[in-house]
Amino acid sequence: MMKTSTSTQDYLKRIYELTECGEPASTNDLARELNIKPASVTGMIQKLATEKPALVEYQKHQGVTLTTSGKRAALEVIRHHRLLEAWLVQTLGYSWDEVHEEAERLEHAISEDFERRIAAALGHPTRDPHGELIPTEDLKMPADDSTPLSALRPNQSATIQRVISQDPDLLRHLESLGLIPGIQIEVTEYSSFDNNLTVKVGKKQNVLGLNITTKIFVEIL
Amino acid sequence: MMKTSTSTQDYLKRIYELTECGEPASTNDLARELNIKPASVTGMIQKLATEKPALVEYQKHQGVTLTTSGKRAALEVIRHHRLLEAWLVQTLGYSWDEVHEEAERLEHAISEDFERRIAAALGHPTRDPHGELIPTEDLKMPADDSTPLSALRPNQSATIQRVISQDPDLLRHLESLGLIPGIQIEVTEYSSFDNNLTVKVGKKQNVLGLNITTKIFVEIL
DNA sequence: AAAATAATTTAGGTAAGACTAAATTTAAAA
DNA sequence: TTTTAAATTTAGTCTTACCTAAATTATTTT
Repeated sequence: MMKTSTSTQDYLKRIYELTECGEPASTNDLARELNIKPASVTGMIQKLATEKPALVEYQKHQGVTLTTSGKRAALEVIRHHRLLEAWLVQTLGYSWDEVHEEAERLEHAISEDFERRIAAALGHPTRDPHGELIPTEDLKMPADDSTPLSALRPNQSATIQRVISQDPDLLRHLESLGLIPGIQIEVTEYSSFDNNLTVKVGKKQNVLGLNITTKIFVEIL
Repeated sequence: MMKTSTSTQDYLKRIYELTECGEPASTNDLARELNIKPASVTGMIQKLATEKPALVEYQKHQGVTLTTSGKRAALEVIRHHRLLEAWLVQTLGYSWDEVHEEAERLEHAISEDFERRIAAALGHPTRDPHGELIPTEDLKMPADDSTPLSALRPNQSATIQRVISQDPDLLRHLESLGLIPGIQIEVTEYSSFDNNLTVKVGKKQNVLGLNITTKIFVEIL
């Protein structure tokens, strides 16, 4: 174990997210996610790669991946973040479009004791308000078997599991359409030209573009 | 208004506490409170004194005091700290000897929105778990009319209002003696040799030294 | 009042972590 | 395959906030 700075934690978290697809994270992508210049990212990942227990694996021009230590540290931060989001929503009445920013700062400030207390107070939840899986106390990320809504076709029904967006405007929009985790939907139409899907939520039908359907993950029924 | 760094906030908070007695805060005292070398403190207060709106008033070798802006920033941090302590105790079951450390980190990370939410959730409390007054939302410190227990003499009764200590060991000790805010006590004996006071709490009598009696503030009945 | 001691400040240095500009490497297009 | 464009890295700065050692100013003792 080692003490990681706020910056380091942010880097590790973003690298985790960017490498979830299996590919190493590129300097540019990381820079964009962190709102930092690419040159600064290069410097930082070089440093992270040479820490006592290396936190990342890095080869020039080949992108960066997490080591076992790095992944553990990333999952710790992600667990903090998602537990905090759940806690803010449940105990302070935050809405799902408001929590991200607050959790983003608090995740670096809370103790392990605090983490345990809110986890217990919430009954050890497995998902945050967006439906994202919360890493377990021993820092394993539970398996996820969800499918992007964009992969569904007419006559398929599904339950919304998670929405991967931190954009408050999009989240409010989705909420206004009833597209929130736990809700059951049915795809009624598909357009191969623009990849729009028509989705029935309750009694209403909504036509959703790829920009939305790739961000909603569902469990097919 | 201006954005203050975590360090700046810590300096302002300590300066506030050290100048409550009316005297400017000395470099050395500040260094001790902040666990920082005196030379570093000199540098930092020089910087705080030359910020766009100056946060402190400073004359070489004369100690430092807060400006109006500095005091406002300090009260903001203190309000965060004390609200957080109350929040942690009331909603997460922290004990009064555990909250300080956690609040010390969180106070720099929470938003004004978070502050308002916990204040509302707690019913706008006026004191933290140690009985310390919480600055109001418009950043005024309420007047305090309490007296140090050390000033009482036999046959005086009083109600404990606040305990000024963050030392977990002392706090646990006081709690074990029943010496917590709200409790009524009576002084039964006084020794002019060592300034010990014998204090009746419930049915038990305890002999308390100056080290303790100067840290407990009471309202005389 | 001089000498000793304590407090404070100056000067110079370090580590994090960000930035710009310029150089280089890789990938894409002609 | 050469050229162009995009991504990445290097080199050199900057800021914040800390440190040590040395110099200075205050305070206390004698």
